[in-house]
Amino acid sequence: MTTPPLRKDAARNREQIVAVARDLVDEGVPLQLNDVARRVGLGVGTVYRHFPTAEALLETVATRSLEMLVAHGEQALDDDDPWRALAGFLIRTVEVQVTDASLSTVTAAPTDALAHTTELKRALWSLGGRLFDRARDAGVVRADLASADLVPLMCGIAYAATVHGGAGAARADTARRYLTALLEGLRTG
Amino acid sequence: MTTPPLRKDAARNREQIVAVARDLVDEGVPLQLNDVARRVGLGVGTVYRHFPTAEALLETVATRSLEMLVAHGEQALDDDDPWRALAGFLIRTVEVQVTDASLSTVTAAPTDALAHTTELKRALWSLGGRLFDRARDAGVVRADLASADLVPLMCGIAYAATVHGGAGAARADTARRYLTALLEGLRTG
Amino acid sequence: MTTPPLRKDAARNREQIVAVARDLVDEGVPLQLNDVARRVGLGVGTVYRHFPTAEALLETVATRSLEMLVAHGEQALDDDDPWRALAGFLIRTVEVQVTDASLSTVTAAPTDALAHTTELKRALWSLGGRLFDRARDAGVVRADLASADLVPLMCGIAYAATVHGGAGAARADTARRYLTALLEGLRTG
Amino acid sequence: MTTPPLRKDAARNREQIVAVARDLVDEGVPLQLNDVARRVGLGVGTVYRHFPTAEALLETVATRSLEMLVAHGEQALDDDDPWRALAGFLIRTVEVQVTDASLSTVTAAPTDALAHTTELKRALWSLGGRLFDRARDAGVVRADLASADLVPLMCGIAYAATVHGGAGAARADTARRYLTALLEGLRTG
DNA sequence: CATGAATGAGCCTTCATTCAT
DNA sequence: AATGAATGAAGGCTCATTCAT
Repeated sequence: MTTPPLRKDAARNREQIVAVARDLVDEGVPLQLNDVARRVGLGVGTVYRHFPTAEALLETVATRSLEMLVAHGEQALDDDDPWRALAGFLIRTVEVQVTDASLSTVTAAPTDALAHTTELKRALWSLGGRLFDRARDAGVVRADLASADLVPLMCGIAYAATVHGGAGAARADTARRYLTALLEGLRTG
Repeated sequence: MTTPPLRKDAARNREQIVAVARDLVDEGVPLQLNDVARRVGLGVGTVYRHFPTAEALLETVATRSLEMLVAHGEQALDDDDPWRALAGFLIRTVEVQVTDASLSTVTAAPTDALAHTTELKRALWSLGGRLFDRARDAGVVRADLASADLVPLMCGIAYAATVHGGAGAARADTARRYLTALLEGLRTG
Repeated sequence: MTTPPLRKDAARNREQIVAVARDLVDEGVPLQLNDVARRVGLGVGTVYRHFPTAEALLETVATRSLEMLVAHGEQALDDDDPWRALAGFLIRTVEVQVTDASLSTVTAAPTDALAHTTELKRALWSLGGRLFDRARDAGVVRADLASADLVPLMCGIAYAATVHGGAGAARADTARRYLTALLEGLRTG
Repeated sequence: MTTPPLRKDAARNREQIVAVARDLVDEGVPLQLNDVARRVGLGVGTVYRHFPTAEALLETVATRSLEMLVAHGEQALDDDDPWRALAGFLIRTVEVQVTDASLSTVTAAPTDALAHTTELKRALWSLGGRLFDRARDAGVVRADLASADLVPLMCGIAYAATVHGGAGAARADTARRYLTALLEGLRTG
């Protein structure tokens, strides 16, 4: 089950591949393994060895952000204030989603290329669900929404920020404004 | 500026092309002019004559819905209650966007293939803006949102409903729930 | 069900494609559509339009020989002498199979790309079966062989001639010698 | 001319490689050195060290059967009955060829990767030739066939059995039936 | 006007072989 | 000796667009 230790040069290549892929994703360029190979200066075969499909590479790019979110979500559970915990988690989620273009695709995908991605997504949904349920039990969120709505809503807000246009910090601001409005709508009384 | 008179058979072809394109869009199939031609039973060239690009065809498919929304928006301006007018307009917008798959793409696109599409979109943004401004002047919507946010937000909600999954009426219901929450957030006190 | 009439230039291309494919097959080169396209001086797409797969092209190359054999088989049924009819049919079969390299592959393939190929093969098996059964009923062939053995045996003889080496007429001679020996073995008393 | 002494582990690797290759051949999988390496649990380089090409490995797999046939052929020369000796040799040949998938390829190949293979094949052809000539001199086989036809004919029969279909014992039965018929044809009045 | 054959760049993927570790 | 990462030529296929008929 453990990934075999990687040779030093191979590890370097792998990192470079992921780095270039991240750049491409950030530039909004659709991931193509041949393209990545050319930009890194590696043979196609090498890239295919490390990542059997473009999806696998994309998910690897997304992993870092997913892990950050999971970590944040776990911390949020320690917050005594259910509303503050939920809101903080959602704000962080949207911020990351807007910053890291790989996330939107991976998050919205119904199926994953990497088992690890599936685990992370499950963990994230689960954390979101617990935070949401806690808030609902405390009576601070609308009754007609459910925890299963969190992911779609976060994706929707990230998408809305994209449609609005702008880049980098500006887009993050937009997303935060949208989320703020939505949070007002979620909150009861 | 006047549309050149169309021969009767040409008109019929055009209609059939649009009809088939609408079906394809509804089925979630990416629009390919060759594909459309085959299904209609016409040569590719004929389809290209009517629609120079797939985008042009898609926008033509979307036109009907856009016109409906514009009409609805104009009526909404007659409503004395600024909030009810705005909310009604947004609800209608999201409903249509969820129902007509061509709309999401066309609405979110930064640039259009058809001048007519640009006009319609401008008219729609303008109507939304006037409805929004009226509501804000009446003090019934948040101050940190602007009329330029309406379109992105509607797109975001439609997208969220898509991510949630489900089809047809179920998706429309989801979208409506999401919009309801957002409207609560937009509304002041 | 009828093949639509082909434009003159398209028909010419199609013929050229088949002609080049026949040459390649005769040279023992494995059929590759890109290769064929280059040799004919056409775009790949054109070749793919005419023949969706290499198998389809190969079968088209084989069609002529298959049709010849079917025609010969039908004539053979008119022969009053059951043994002479069968032997003549088999000799002709092996001759053609050795001459036309496309036949061996197509004949031995368990599944076909073209419906027409399937029909022709079925017709051929059926004719061979009737000729064989007639001979067996007349008591002139061994009882431990069945009509289902004809195709394998003919393929085997063609293959044997190939292994023996030589080309053109020499190979046909070899095949005929082998068949002669086998026919002696088939014949009773 | 003597095989260089092999370290014990190297010898073990070699054996494992051959064993796995035999399995693959039996499964009808085309031999790929990378594939073999993975299944054995060795690096590709190691496999390449032992066998420079896939052909070399295949011939090594085939060696056992070739040696068995040579041994059988030598015994057959002791048989006083020329026809029985020849027939027995051919039957055994076909049986082995049908049983060991590596043989058909190696036998039919015009050129070999391993000198040892060439020797074995020559020995086999030679034995077949002597058995055949003895039979012909005794006047028990057709005059229009020569000893050089034996190998092609045996390959042809094995191929015919393959085309007929079926596997394992069934295929061996088919091959034996075909050979029986051919032997009848070979035998003189 | 209509047709649909032709185009060919462009993407995807595999695999035999080498060579640095 | 063993390893296995890297290579990259080679082949497969699609599809948006043009243009001769």
